[in-house]
Amino acid sequence: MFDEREKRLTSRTLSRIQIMVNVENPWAKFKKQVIKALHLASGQDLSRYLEIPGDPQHGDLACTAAFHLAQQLKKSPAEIAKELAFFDPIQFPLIEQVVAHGPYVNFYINIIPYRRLVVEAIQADGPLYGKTKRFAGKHVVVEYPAVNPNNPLHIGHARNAVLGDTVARLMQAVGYDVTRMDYINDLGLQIAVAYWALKHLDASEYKGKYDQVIGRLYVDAQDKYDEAQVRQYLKLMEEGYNEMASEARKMSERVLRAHHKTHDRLNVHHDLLVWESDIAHSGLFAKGLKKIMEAPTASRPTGGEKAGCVIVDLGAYEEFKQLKDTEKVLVRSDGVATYTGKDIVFHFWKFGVIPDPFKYQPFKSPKARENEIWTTKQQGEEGHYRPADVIYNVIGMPQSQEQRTVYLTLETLGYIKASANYYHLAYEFVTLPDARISGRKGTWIGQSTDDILRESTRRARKEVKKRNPEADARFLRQVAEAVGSAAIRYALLKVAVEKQIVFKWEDMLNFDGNAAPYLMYTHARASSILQKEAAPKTARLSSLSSPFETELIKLLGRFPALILEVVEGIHREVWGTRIELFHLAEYTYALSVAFNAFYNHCPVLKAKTPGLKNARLLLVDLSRQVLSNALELLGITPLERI
RNA sequence: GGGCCCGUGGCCUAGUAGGAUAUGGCGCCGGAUUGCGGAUCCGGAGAUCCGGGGUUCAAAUCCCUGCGGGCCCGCCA
Repeated sequence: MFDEREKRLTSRTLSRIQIMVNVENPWAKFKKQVIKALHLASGQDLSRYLEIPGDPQHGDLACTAAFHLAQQLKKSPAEIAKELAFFDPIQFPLIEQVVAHGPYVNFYINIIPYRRLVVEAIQADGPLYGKTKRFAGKHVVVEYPAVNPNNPLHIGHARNAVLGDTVARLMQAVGYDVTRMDYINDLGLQIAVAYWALKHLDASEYKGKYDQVIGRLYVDAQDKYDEAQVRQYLKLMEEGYNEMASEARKMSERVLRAHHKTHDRLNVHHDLLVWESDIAHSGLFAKGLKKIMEAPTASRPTGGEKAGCVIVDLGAYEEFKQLKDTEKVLVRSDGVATYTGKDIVFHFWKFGVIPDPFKYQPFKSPKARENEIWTTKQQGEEGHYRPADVIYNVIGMPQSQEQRTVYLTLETLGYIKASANYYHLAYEFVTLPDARISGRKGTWIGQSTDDILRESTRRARKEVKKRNPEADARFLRQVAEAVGSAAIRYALLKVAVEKQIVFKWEDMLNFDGNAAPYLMYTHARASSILQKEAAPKTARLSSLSSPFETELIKLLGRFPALILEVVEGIHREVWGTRIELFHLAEYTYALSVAFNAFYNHCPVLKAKTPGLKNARLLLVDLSRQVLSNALELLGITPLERI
């Protein structure tokens, strides 16, 4: 196998990282001094043996290298630890002390110069604190959530959308140019059935959002629809350029606008929509097929079971050898492309292997700014797509074999770099306690994302009203909406992507503890102090001596490093990609906990001396800023009052 | 038949290139407000880390095996 992390971090990138980190990242600066100190003591790079101790008593950074060096040096780990614990305070001003604790070497941050660094960094960068230009100039395309336009979003779709949108925010934070893409399959059987239902069933009993209406009709149509008629619709849609196809497209666009209402509530955004019907009528596939045939693994058998098909043989790859049949059909014997075949060609286009055949128009979505969203269309402008350097597809775990087939085919064609920069962000599904969520069976009815948002917002409104009895209706509505939807977004984000979520109302709507309202409340609390008295630009930081203040400052300093760690931690596995997005949630929660502890133990406005008050006001100001930045990264709107 | 993901207090969850008394939340019990918003804070009880073997100075983490839940192995998408 291969290690993507090593592949990606070439020596050139590595040297660049160190320069950047050195300039703007307090935590990295401390860590660098620790690594250097260890190097001086041991003559080697021991950075891989560093860890953050679980118990703060054991320092801010600990080295476990002594265990590993014991055999080599034929000494006891404790002895080695003692030797490693040597350091020079003049050379390493950010290290306060180094203690050999048994076999461990514990490094303690020197808070006096460190907090100076933290204050300066946050004040200099403000809302940009945490962001870097590490990947500037590179273009990443993130695709999500690709919901078929014949259903409203169920909670599993919401998980996909929220993950994708957050990945896009993360990529932006490290300097990528990001295209937030959605792929809309408006050509499948499910659309033909939905269209049939629209034409033949009575929609009058269903009111409300268009996607809900179509979704209900689609469920109703399952045991009623006329197969011959639906087949005819499907054929017309695939041919295109006819009245029926254009009506079906309109239906799908209307459903998509309804989806965008849900996206807006979740703070999920897009730049570019790509429609299957436009791909089908663009001539893209014919060009792509030519490319596919250049692959040494592709062929068109003349005899046997797959006579007349276009196939790709994956037998060269170890993990595909286990399959019953290593030959994957890309074009059926009747000449129709399979899903995998289409997907391979689609990715040729994404990476710029095939010139862009599409025309584009702005897509009007309820809350989108003018020209924010563009869509492929039969008529329109050209040149609204720039090929990707890196691709993230947020697609369910069950499709990992198909996704791997796509990028391995790119590899066999010689597009090694493109293939290596293809990330299938595989996430596990959300299930109901006793069933799968099924669009066809309608198990989503009554618990679609819209329903969950409505209930969440209703509960939030009750809480907001309780705390702001004087507030006007507008304030109530806006805050309830922000808090209610953030709760859902955060609930989906804080769980590791490879973990299945069983949907339960009470889990999703929990507002206490590690949940979005707590984070937002913390931000509002900090803002409330600053409204009563503005923070100074400078203050005597030496008065900040309580452990609550120190802990808070240390956390503030970790934010930029944390973002980079999440991005650097992304690595491909055989089936899917590891990405630890929940670390962003975890950090924001930890920061909130630290701030609330500080708040409850250290009076700010009524501090004992004016100097202390000033210093604490400054600390509140910095905390509010970083909390705000972290919330933005999570797609949660930081409010001054909730 | 082959393969993938998950299994951690009543419930949810972090920790898996081995390392210090296993993280946090919900729920439960007790406490804090004449000090900036109590959607807060402080404390407590609660764990055979799915079972069984093995490797190691050291295993939730690695190996083998079994069990449970979810999923994949289409000329469907």
